[in-house]
Amino acid sequence: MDIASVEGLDGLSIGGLASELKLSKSGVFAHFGSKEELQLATIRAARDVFMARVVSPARAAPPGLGRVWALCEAWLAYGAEPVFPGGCFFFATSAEFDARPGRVRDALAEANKDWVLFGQSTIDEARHLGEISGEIPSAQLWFELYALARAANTDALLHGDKTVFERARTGIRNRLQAVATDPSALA
Amino acid sequence: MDIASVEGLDGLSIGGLASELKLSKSGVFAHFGSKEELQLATIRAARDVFMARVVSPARAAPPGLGRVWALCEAWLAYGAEPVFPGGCFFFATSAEFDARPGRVRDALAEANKDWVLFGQSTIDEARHLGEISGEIPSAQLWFELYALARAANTDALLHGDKTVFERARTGIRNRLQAVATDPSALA
DNA sequence: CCTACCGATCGGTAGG
DNA sequence: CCTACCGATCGGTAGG
Repeated sequence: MDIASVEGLDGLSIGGLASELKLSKSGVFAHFGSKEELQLATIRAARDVFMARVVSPARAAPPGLGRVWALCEAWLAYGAEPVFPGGCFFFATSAEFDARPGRVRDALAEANKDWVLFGQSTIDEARHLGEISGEIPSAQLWFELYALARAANTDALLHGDKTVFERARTGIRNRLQAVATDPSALA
Repeated sequence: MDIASVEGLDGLSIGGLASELKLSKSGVFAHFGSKEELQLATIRAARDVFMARVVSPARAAPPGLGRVWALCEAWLAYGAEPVFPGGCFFFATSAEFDARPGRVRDALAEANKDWVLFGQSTIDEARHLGEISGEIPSAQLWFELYALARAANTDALLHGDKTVFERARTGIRNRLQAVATDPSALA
């Protein structure tokens, strides 16, 4: 996961992995069966990390606007920490494979879909609890919030400037306050 | 540029390029001198395309909120068309190199910086013309607008769904109307 | 611009 | 899990 976040899932070579693990190349190869299976296994492992670092902390917060906010905060912390040396694993690898059809892209697309649906569901909860007013669709609002978080990830890496995470946080807070029935809840 | 937008600047190989151009590998090599120089030349060429497709059309619009809007529209059209088969050239290659120090990353960071400063300058113009109210810094507002456009680029490619560009357009329009002194100007 | 070549590395296989 | 090997491809060079 660390290698792939920096060098990409194609840059993750079986031989390179073997020498880092002090195993033979064919020994590592036998564990996966093909490079594509290694890539898919890496994606599965990264989903587990993402669940533990981002989704689970947000689920610990009570449903409502606070959980939406907790989810965004957890994502920003995950991007800024950084959990992976190349920033968000899914950002790096999705940009690599988004125009290359195959099982790797399909796995990344499915992971992204699950994430987006979870984000939307936290917004739906907040709406049903009466904490969000206005007619903006949950899909639209989540797209906007997640867009700000992702933008901070690249900008921070490309310019070596972590302050952009604060910029994303500001944008997300402003956006949520604009739709909140009680804006002071996010102050 | 087309190859790099899909396979990345590392996936752009001298031998592959030679066979596509029906030249010898060393013939292509001699034109650039190194793979890194090929990558840098590709970035320079992509900057020219980006200028012609995105920046120049926006400059044709009169300064003010209309130019900010025209710039966002031009970017969305550039991403959706698509000008490159792998979506925005700079999105794909910046995600590839953002965690890999060197001249390639430096060139991409500089291109991004120029782009961000130009975007901010269109917002400054609109503010000085009295078309933007409120105290939001230009850097913050441009970060938010550009974040929405970039998010649409990946989502469209990853899920083969171009409707996300409309989602980005909606988000950008809403954001600009929220700060416009005359919101009807963007209706 | 070319042919011919270099050492290194790639994913993958044979056989144990 | 290993050694030893395969053909293909990589960036780059020698020499013209």
